[in-house]
Amino acid sequence: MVEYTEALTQTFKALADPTRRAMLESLRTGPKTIGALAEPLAISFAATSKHIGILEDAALIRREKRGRERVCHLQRGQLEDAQAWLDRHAAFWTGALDALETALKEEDERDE
Amino acid sequence: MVEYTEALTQTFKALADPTRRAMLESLRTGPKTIGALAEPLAISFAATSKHIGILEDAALIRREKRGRERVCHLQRGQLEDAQAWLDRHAAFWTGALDALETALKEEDERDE
DNA sequence: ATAATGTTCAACTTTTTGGTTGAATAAAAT
DNA sequence: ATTTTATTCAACCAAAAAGTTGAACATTAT
Repeated sequence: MVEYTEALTQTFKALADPTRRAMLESLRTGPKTIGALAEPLAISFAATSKHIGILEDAALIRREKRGRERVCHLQRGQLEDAQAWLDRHAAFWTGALDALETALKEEDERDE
Repeated sequence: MVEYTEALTQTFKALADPTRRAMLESLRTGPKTIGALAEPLAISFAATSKHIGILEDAALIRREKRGRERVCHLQRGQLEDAQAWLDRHAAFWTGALDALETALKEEDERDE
């Protein structure tokens, strides 16, 4: 592998797991403790803690100590970079490609 | 893991590897053979073929037989679903959150 | 002080991932 | 017909991912 812990790779990897996406979804309704996150997912606290660690490393959440609990909050992370990457690629079939086709058609017409 | 080969998971997984993203980038300039894709990445043809297989399964590329070569073309895949997911989440900090704050503030004012 | 609660740590297991090598296959060139 | 070229297949390997269990730790409640 190439891998030099590129941020984009970290972000996409964090999002490439349905359990973690479910956690992010759940946090959209407000901050939650590890326990609260674990419960609907039917996995252990330890597994939940690990997933949260991965999301934390990707800066997609922040873990805050509150007494004996840990409260997780959403964070922006590099979501915008991931968005930008996808947008750029999606553009291949939408605007950008249309523009390219137009340009080629015009060139064609000039040549004839 | 939860995993029932969810499309979104497949898409994000396909994008979560720098080598595969490099391949997609490379294909933006036009269709290429496995060999042409492998060369700048300094990995074997077999490894390249495997990566292409993953991108193909995610419908992000199409592999076409042309004589003894295989030509790879970009495809849309479920890029739009991935985009939609990211957009929805990014909205948490931008428009949507602002709108929510405004709504709550208005409610607050009505209550007082 | 003791017990209960919430979370993490450590060790371990299984599966997946990303890569390799060498043989097999198919088409093109000699 | 033989050789070269392009790719895939199969078997294998090492490292990473996703999970488990049980002990450890800190905080809160009794």
